[in-house]
Amino acid sequence: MTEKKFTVPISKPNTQQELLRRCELLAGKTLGQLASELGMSVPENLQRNKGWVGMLLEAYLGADAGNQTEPDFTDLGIEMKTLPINALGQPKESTYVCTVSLEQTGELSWQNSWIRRKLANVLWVPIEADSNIALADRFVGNAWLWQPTAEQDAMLLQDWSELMDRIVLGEQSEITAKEGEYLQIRPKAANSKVLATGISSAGAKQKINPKGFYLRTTFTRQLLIQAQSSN
DNA sequence: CTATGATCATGA
DNA sequence: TCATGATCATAG
Repeated sequence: MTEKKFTVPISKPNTQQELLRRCELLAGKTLGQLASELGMSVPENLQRNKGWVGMLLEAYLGADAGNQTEPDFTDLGIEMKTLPINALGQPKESTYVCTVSLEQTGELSWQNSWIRRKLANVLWVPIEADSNIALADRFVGNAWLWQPTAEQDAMLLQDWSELMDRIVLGEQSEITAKEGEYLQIRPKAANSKVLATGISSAGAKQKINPKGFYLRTTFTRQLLIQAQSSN
């Protein structure tokens, strides 16, 4: 069977308004309903389909970037992120943003950084994620478009600067998830045995475990509150 | 391998 | 209980 598991029946939105209109259409629907509309089946659970919800929403909204190093909606410059919400109405998991570059030139600016560009314009889509609710019965909430406030940008810059200092010094392999108040660095790979070439503190090439940038829930929780209060 | 999409599962 | 470190699927 070479049946395509994933189809994209919806074309990409041409304007931001069109994208937001589609968000209104999916708010209040369950993941099961969305999957049904797309002709997709809902997996038993997410254990072996961890990115399923994100892929479903991207398909429904017409994201077109695939796995490129680009925002999901390339023309609009908008990145989509699902935000899993627990029973308390708060973000359940940290949010993966992007991979940490392994080799550094030492002259990176926050403004031009990969992570800053990814977070410049984000469409947050809250999704029920309480494990007591069957996957197909989980509701999609009201999505909103977010651009970092000067204050939020400064918060992220603070963490990023400290983390990048360590990376430039060749200490990337020593960074743990405990560092960073809002932005952290954690392993990001198929498994802990995956090795890539990085730079050691001695300046030599060294095999290290790939890592990625993640937003802590303490940060996304603030975004959620901000969005709810502006309704 | 690296990128995308993330959540799982266990130790503290 | 919950964050850290580990892991799963897929495309190129």
